[in-house]
Amino acid sequence: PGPDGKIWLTIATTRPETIPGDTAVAVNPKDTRYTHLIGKHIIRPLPIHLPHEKKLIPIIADEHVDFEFGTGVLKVTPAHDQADFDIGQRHKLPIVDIMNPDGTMNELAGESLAGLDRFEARAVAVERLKEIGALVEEKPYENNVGFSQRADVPIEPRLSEQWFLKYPSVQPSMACVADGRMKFHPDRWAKVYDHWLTNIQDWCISRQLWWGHRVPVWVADETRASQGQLLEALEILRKANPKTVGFAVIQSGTRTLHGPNWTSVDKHIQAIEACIDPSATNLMNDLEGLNFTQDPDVLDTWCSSWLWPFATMGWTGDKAHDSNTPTLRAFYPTTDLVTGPDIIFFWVARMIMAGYEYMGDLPFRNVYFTGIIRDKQGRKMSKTLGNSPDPLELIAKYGADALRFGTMRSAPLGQDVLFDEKDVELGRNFCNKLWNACRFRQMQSSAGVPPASASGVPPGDFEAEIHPDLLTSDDKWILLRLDQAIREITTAFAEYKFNEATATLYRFFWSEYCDWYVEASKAALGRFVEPLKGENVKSDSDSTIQRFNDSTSPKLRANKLAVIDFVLGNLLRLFHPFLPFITEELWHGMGFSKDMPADRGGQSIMFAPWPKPLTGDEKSYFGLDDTADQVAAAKYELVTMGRNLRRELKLDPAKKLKFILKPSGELPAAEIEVLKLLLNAEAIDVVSTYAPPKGTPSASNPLGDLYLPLAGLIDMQAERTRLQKEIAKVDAEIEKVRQKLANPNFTQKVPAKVLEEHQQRLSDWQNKKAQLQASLDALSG
RNA sequence: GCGCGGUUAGCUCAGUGGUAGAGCACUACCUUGACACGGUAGGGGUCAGAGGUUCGAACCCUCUACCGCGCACCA
Repeated sequence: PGPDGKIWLTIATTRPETIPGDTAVAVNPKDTRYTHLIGKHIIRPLPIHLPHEKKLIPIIADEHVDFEFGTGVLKVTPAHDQADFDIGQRHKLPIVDIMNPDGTMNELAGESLAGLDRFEARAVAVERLKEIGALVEEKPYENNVGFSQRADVPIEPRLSEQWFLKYPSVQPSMACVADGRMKFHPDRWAKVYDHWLTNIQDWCISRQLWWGHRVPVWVADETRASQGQLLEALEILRKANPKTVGFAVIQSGTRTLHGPNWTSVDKHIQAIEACIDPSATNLMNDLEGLNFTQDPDVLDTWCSSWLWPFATMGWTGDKAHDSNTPTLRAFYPTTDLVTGPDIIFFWVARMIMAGYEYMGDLPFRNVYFTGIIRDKQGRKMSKTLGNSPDPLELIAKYGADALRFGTMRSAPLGQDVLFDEKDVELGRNFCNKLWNACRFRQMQSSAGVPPASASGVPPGDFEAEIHPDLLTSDDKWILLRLDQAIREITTAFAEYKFNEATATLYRFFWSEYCDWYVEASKAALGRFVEPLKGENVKSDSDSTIQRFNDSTSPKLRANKLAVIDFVLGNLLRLFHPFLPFITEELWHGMGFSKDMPADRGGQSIMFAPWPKPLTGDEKSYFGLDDTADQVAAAKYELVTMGRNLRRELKLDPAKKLKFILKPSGELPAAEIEVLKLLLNAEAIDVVSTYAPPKGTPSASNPLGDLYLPLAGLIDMQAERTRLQKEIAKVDAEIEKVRQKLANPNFTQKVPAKVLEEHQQRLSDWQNKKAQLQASLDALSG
C-alpha cells in the first residue's frame, strides 16, 4: 500500500523506456506475496497521457517468473523481449511494438518518448516516472546484453515475420552418431551434437539480404488481388500438386496452413501464401498473372550448404535419376568430412539431416574437426582485426609445402593452434633438408641405380636389388627404423593424429636417416672427388664409382645405394600427403616414376602405393630380427661418447685424432670405417689386448672400450668433472630402480614383463656405472 | 547456472599408468665431403595446487585456482 492508500507493485527493470509496451505484469503463481492480486489489473505508468482504461493491464501468473529475483514482479513486454514474447503467447497478451526499425521510439511510446533514440528515451522515461512519483529507486546494475559484432551496440529484440523450417530426419541423425555408424574426431563433439539435436528449435531460414536464393513463396492479399483471383489461385495450387508444397490462407486475421489438396473456402480470403517448387515456372507465371508476388526474403546461406554432400555430385532430387548417377553411387556416403567445430550446428548437423531426408542415408562416415588457427594472443583470425596472415604471402616466402607441413605439425587433434610464422619457417627448413638429402643421393651416381626386381623386394616396387648378405649393421638399423616409422605413421593416420605423423616423419627423416644413416653411409660410399658438372650423365655405374677415391667395394657401394633408394622411395610416399609438391618433383627427378605403371606411381606419386610395414618373410630375408639394430645402435652410442671426450677435453674439433678401440667381440673393418668417419678420426686402431697407460681418457659401452691416447695431457679435470656428474646421475637412476625392486609389493604384484624390464634397467645402469667408473679411474692416473 | 577444453622446459606444444619429450629460443664449438634453411655437444622441468586410488600417477578419481570456448540466462 502506498501513501494514497492504493496498492503499488514495485518492479525492477533495466528497460524503463519499454514500459509503454508492457501488456501485463507477471508474478509466480506460487509466490504467496502476490497470489491475491492475480487476475486483477494494474495501472501502467507510461505513457502518462492516456485514458485510464487504456492504462490498465492484467496481473498474470506465470511459472517463468523467479520470485527471488528482483521484487518477484515482472513487467511483460512481448514486443521487445524473447522471454516476454513467450509469456505473451501463453497468456494471449496483445503485442505493442513501441519502436521504429531504426531504434527510435514510435508514437505508441507516448508523446514524451516518441521520436527519441531508445537510449535517450530510457533517461526520459526515468524522469517521467520520477515526476509522477512512480520511481522508487535508481541504482547501477550490471547485466549481460548481447552486442552486435558489426555495429557494437546492444541488440534490440524486435518482432518481425520470418520463415521457419521444421528440421527433418532428426531422429536418424541423432542415432547414427550415438550408435557409432558416424564417428566424430575427437569424439567429444558427439556430445555437443547430441545436446543440440535434443533441444533443437525450428530453423529460421529467411534473411533480409540483397542476394541469395529467394524464399520460394508467392503471396497475394486482398489489397492487390480480387476475391475471384484469390479463389482461382487456390484452384490452380490445388491442381498443381505436387509442385505446390503447401500454402497458407489468411481469413479473419488467422493464418491456416494447408497441404496442397485443401479445397473448401467458405469465408472471405484476406491473403494467400503459397510455397511452390521453384522449378514450376508455369505455376509461378500463373500466380503472378493473378497478382501474386514472390516473397522478397532470401534463404539462409546454409540452406544451400546443407545440400553439399550430394548437390556437388550431380544430385537432382529425382530418386530414380540419382540412383543412376555414377558419382553419387561411388561417393555417397563419402568417408570423411573435414571442418571446424564452430560450424557443427550450422553445417555438420544440417548436412546429416539433409542426407537422411533427401538421400535416405548418412552423408559421411567420419567427421574430422580441425583446430582453429588463432593469432598469438589466442584470438580468432578475423578480417576486422586484420590479424590473419596472408597464405599467399606465406607461400611466396616459404613455399606451399612448408606452410602445409608446418601447420599440420603444430596442430594436434582437437586443439586450437596459435599461429606462429616460425612453424612455417620450420616447414621450409624441412623441405630444404629433404631436397638436399635427395641431392646427396643423386651425386652418388648420376644415372641412378638401374631398377631391377629383387626377390626380397615387394612386387611392384622399383628399388634396385638389395642383397641381404651385403647389408651392414647400419643398413639393417635404418630398415628397421623405416619399418617402425611406417607403422607409426599408418597408425597416426588411422587415428586422425596428423601431427603425430609429422613428428614421426621428422624424427625418422632428420634424426635417424640424415643424422645417422647418411653420415654412416659415407664410409661405404667413399669420397666424391670430381665434379659432376659437364660430365656425361650416361656413364655406367662402374665409371661413376671410379669418381670416388676410397677403396670402396663397388658391390657394397651399389648395395648401399639400393638401400638408400628403398628408404627414399618409401620416405617420399610417406611424406607426400604433407609435402605434395616437393615429393612429386623428387619422385620424378630421382627416377622413381621410371618403369612404373601409370597407376602405381609412373604418372604421379599420388598413385604410388602407400608404404607397408615389412612382413615377417621380408624381415627374415633381410636378416632383420629383433636384435639386428643393436650393433648399429651401440656404435652410434659409442660415437656420441667419443665426441663427448673430444669436447670435454677441449680438443680442436677440426683436428683429426687417433683413437684406439678395444672391442668386446668381433667387429668387421667396415664398422671401424664408420666409427672413424663419424668420430672425425684420423685413424682408429683396433687393439684387442690394449693396456692403456694410466690417465688415458676412455669411454666404454657394450661394443668395446674407446681410448683417446696422448690426449691425456690436455684437460683431464673437465673430463673428470663430467664423469663424476654422469656417475651421480646414474647413481640416482640406480637408486630409483633399486628402491622399486626392493619393495615386495612391487615385485609381487607387478606383471612379469614390467619386472623383467626393471631388472634389465637396473643391470643396464649398473653396467653403465661400471664403465663410467672405469673411465674415471683411468683418468685418475 | 550447465557443459567442454586447457594449465608440462624461457616460448609454442606433444605425451592414457611403468626411465619426462619435440620444435623454437639459449650456451659453446664447427664453413666437413647434401644441407649454416646446416652440423656436434650442452644447459634448462616439484608436469597449476591439494587430497585420493595404485606396488607405481603428468596420465585415473575428487576438490580448488586460473585461462579459453559453447549453451542457457541476463525483469
